[in-house]
Amino acid sequence: MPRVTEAHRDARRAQIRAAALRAFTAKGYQRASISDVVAESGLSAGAIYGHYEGKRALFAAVAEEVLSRRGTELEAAARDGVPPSPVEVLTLLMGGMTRDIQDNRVIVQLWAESTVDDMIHDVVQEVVSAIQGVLHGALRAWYATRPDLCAGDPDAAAELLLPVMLGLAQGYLVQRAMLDDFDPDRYLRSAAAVLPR
Amino acid sequence: MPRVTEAHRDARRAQIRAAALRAFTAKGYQRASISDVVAESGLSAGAIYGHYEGKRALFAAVAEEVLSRRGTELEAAARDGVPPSPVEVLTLLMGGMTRDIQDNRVIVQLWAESTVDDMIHDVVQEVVSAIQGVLHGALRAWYATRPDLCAGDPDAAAELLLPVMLGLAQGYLVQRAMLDDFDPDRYLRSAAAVLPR
DNA sequence: GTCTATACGGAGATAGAC
DNA sequence: GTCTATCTCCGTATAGAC
Repeated sequence: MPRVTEAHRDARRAQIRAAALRAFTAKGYQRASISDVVAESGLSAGAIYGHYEGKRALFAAVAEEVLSRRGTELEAAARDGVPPSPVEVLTLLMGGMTRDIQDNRVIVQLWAESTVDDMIHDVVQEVVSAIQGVLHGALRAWYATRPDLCAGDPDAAAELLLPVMLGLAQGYLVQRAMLDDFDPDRYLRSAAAVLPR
Repeated sequence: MPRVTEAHRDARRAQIRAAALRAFTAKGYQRASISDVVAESGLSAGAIYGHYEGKRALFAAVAEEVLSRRGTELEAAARDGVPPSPVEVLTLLMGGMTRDIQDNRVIVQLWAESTVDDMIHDVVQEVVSAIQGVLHGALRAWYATRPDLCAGDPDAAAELLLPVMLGLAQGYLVQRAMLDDFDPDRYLRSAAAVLPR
C-alpha cells in the first residue's frame, strides 16, 4: 500500500474533521448541517461522504480527537517533571479544552448527544474511561509525594478523589458554556479551597 | 375572569407539560417530536399549540418547572430544622432530581439546548441564578453554625464554596447521564471527602 | 476521489370544521 | 378549545458524470 496515498488520505480526513469542528462550534452540532461542513471544508458533499459515513460518525471522530488530546497532555505532564497537584491538573485540563475550542458549548452538546446516540455514546465512554485512568495515575503520583495526606496509601486516596476531580472538570465546562457571568478564576479558586494541597 | 375556566386552563397546561416531560425523557428532547407529545398527552396537535407556542416553549416551561422545584425544596429544607451541611445539600438536590425524572439525561440535553437556543438560555439562566441564591443562603446558614470553619465570616465562606457546590452537582448529573458504570454513592463519598463538614 | 444535482423522508406548524 | 388533515420546509444522503 503506497504510503504517499495513505498520508494524503489521512490529511484529507484531518482537513474534514477540522472543518466539522469549526462548523459544529459555530452553529452547534444539531444545527450545523452537512452543508455547513461542506462550506467550511471547501470540498463537496460527495467528498465528505467518501471519508465519513455521515454527520454522526464525523462528530464521533472529532470528539475522539479532542478528548484524547486531554489524556495525552495530562500523561505528558505527569510523566516529566514534578507530579502536578489536583488544582494544577484541573487547570491543565481546562486550559487544554479552551485552547482546542473557543467556548466549549460543543462539549456539552457532545455529552447530550452521547445520551441518545449509541455511536457517540461508545466513543465518549471509551475516551472518558481512558482519561480517568490517566487521571488516576496522575493523582496517585502526586499523593505519593504527600504521604501525610493519604495515610501512606496513594492509590486509595487517588481512587477516592477521582469522581470529584472529574465532576469539577465537568462542572467547569457546563458553567463556562451556560452561565453568562461565569468567572473561570473564581471557579478555580473555589476548587483550590476544597481540593487537597 | 371566571376562575373555574382559569383553573381548567392551568390543569390542561400542566397535563401537557407532564406529557412533554415524559416524551422528552423517553426519546430525548431533540428526537421527541410534537407527535410524541401529542400521543403521550392523549390530545391533538391543535390542542398543544393552543397552549404553547411550540416545542421550544414547551421545553422551556418544563425546565422552569423542574428546576424551580430544586430551589423550593432546598429553601424549605434550609428554613425549618438544622441547616444542612454541604454534603446534605448535595444529596438533597440530587435526590430531588432523581425523583422528578428517572434518569437525568434530559437535564444534560437541556444544558446543551441552552447553549444554542435563546429562549431556553434565558429560562435556564434565570432559574439557575435563583438556585444559586438559595444555595448561597443555605451554605451561609450552615457556616454560621460552624464559625471555626469560616473564620467568623459565613458569607464569604459560602461565596467561596458556591461554584464548587454547583459544579459538583452538575458533575453528578453529567456522570449519571453519561457513564455506564456511574456509582452515585461513590460520587457522594468522594464529595464528602473534600467538602467541609 | 470529487463534483453537481436531486430524491427522499420527516418534523414543525397551520387551516378550517366542529 | 379541540380535532383532522395537510402543507411546507429543510437536512441527509445518494446517483451519476467526470
